[in-house]
Amino acid sequence: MSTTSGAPSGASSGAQSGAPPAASQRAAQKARTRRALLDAGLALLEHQSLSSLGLREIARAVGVSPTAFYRHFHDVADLGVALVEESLDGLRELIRAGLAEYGADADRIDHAVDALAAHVRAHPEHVRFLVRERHGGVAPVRQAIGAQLDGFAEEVAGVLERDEISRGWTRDDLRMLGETYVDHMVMTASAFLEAAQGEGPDEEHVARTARRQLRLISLGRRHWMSETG
Amino acid sequence: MSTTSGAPSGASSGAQSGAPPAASQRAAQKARTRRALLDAGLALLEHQSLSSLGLREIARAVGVSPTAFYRHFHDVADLGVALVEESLDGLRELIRAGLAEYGADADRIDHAVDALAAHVRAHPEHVRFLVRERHGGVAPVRQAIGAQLDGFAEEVAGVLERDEISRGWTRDDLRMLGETYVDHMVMTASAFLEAAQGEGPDEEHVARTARRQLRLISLGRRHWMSETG
DNA sequence: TGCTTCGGCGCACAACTGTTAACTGAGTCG
DNA sequence: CGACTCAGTTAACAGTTGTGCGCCGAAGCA
Repeated sequence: MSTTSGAPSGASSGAQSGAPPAASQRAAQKARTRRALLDAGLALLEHQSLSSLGLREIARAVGVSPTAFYRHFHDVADLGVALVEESLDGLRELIRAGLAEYGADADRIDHAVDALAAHVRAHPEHVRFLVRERHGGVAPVRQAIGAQLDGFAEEVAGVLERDEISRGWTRDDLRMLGETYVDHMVMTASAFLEAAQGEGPDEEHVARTARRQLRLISLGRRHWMSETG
Repeated sequence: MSTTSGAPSGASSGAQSGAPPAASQRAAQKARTRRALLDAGLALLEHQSLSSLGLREIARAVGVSPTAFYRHFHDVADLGVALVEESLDGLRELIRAGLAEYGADADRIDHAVDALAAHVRAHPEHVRFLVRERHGGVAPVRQAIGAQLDGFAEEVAGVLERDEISRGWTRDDLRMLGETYVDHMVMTASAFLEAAQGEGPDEEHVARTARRQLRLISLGRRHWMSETG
């Protein structure tokens, strides 16, 4: 209901386990085309933004007729929000795995920055899409990304709460700190991306700057109460 | 050469003083049309991004024939970079005026955030344009904004250098701090913008968060050397 | 005065866009 | 097996786009 018109309403075998295991071989083909559309769209978004991406353009890249597009998405914007979920799944995993340690110590900072750099290197198109459309011209996509990043901030705040340093912090202050970290992550991811394609400074410089910025924030975090309480 | 084809090569009266004072009355009309194109373009960019903005669309909004557009700009992208200069002039002024005090003390932080909020309230379209196209699909515009923001960071670093707290700071570290401030300014401006149009939290909440984030950075700044030296 | 400059216009062109409609044929199910 | 579902097709529609060509007429200049 949220993404496509005719969701693959599980008819035959009880498709309950996580990923689509086999499905009806018909739905499998449908899923394949859908994937192709998503991939083609993402690829085409390297040199333009979503609001200029045409329905026919995507269909042509996949090798299907324009009308076939409607079997999967109402809009190009609809395809966009589907890409949001997909693109952020990777980052969410990265946050949950290595960002419980996105806290204070130098080693953890180093590890977090490296993990982010690796992620950007592995999925450049996804990161580019998120950064570009976060403030882009398509409202639904923009709001979807915003909401997800908001969730990230909340999640990070929750993790930070379980830290000894956070003793006495307001829930509100923790939330503020979480937003700071998330914003910094996005900015850094964008910088890594630019580095990867020759624009701006090289990757090592970006990593250096990111590390020092995180150290700066950590320092402020450690001395927060002394001036506020 | 940088922006338009036929620059108004000063023929008649010595038009040397800053702004266009009178010009040849012909060039005046040309300038008026040019302004109209820029304004119309900026207005149209509220609900889309530059890479989807059409040449005819702008001309139609102004009430001019499409071919007239070429007398002023080669491309829509060309108009875009012109908008960059214009949009950033306002911010540059704001930085030089009130951001020499974008430093440490609570009063200065309050003032800086208020000034930024006022600027966003006064020029929403400019801010929206910058935030949206900073990572947008049009390379020349993206790079122009990036370069200008880079200049801002350098400038801020220069101001911070003249601060007593910065005694012993590496030039590199100051640059890092300047980038942090500029990034934060952009993020905050974007948040103010969203607040102004109903998306996201209200303006006062954004201001509160921004102030606390700046205080956090200031704290980290004050204790920087103790862990690094 | 007459000549030149040039911002803006109308027109035409080929290419492209989103969307509708009726149709095909392989996969699915009772 | 026969009925049905439905992902994908072709054809056509009314608009739209960027761009080139030749023209006009007011402003500028000698």
